[in-house]
Amino acid sequence: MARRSEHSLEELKAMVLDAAESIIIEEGFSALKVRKIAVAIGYTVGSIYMVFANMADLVMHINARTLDAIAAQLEQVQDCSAEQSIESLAVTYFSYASQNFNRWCKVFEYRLPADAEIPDWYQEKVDNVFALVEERFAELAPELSEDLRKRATRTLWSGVHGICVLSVTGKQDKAGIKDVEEMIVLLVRNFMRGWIACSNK
Amino acid sequence: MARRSEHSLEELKAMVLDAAESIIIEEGFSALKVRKIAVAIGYTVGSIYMVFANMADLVMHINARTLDAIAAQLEQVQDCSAEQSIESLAVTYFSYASQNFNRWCKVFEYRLPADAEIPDWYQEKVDNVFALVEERFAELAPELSEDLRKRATRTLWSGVHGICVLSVTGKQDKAGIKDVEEMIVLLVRNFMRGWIACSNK
DNA sequence: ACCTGAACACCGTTCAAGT
DNA sequence: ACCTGAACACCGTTCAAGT
Repeated sequence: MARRSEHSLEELKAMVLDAAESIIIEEGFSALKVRKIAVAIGYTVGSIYMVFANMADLVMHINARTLDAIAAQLEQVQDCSAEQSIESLAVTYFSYASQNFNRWCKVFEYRLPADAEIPDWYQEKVDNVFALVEERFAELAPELSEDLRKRATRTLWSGVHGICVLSVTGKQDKAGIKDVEEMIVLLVRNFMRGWIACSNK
Repeated sequence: MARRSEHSLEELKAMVLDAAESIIIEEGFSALKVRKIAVAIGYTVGSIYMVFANMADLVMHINARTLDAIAAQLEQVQDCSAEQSIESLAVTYFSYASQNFNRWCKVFEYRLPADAEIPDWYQEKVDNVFALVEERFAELAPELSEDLRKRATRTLWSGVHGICVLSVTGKQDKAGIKDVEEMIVLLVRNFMRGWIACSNK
């Protein structure tokens, strides 16, 4: 029963994306299967390959949405002193990660077997998240070169991310949410204290 | 051609483990398949399930070996001032991660769909790695409670780990090995500076 | 042009049957 | 008791065939 142009390819693409996103959110990262998506949108598997090259391509587009959601969340952080803002950004990041666990995981699940390149439009979204933190570093040390600021941002944020990752990979019970939040604050405060004390680098 | 007790079950287990480890090291995380292991050791797939419950079980045992290797590497770090030692431990950790990329990845690849518990013998190996870092924190602040030291260790080490993860996930080209090492040193130095300055917590 | 659905290659896992 | 190997259920992906 070929349903000719009941939906445009654009519409189909959006439907696939929505359905896949729902599956990940509701059933987790390992439940995403082409056949399940097909059933959800009322098409057959073949149709999905009309709008996405393969599963990896689809997942990359879902991850892009997640990165947008993270950026949107971070943008809502109240503006105050730079130090305080950076701390709030870090806690907000963790809060997003724990509340949107399955989506967040997918982004950092290991990826692309060596050969595959990260597309520019995707890298932009990653940079966009970092940029929100970097702005505050700029307020704090406007005299520093962009390079040094970028490095400090990347360093601290990777650290914050690492705490989120290990707290979530290891043992959810042993390290409760409150503990993780405290660890993040501890990392940010100590790093910032050290960073400011030694004003350059 | 059933080969009766040509090897003991213990020997078989070791053979499977060795073969699987080699595949991961040489061909990467996605190349590990039961059939490939079976061919490598000259048995059929069924035999593997005589000594391991399933793939996840097998992988967990490989990861245990990797954790042992990491601990062994960290133990070789020269003894000097606590601050210097912690920095060296962090750089050594990254060095192991980048030189044993595939094995290291497997350990932190996402895991166990919710239900599965982490066995005690495995958790011990994880704790063992942390303990090596914690010792130096103890030298640095012997007056602190074990709890506060553990938290500081876990925080900093998660941060170091995060830098390794993102540097390896994101873009190997853009952030070269030298850059990553500098980021790790930056994180450790600033964190330690901040931590010491504010002697408690 | 759009869509189907059967087919393909490839997984992990099981288990009756052999020695 | 140890081991085989065929079978099962389930993947992602392709493509000739239909409308």
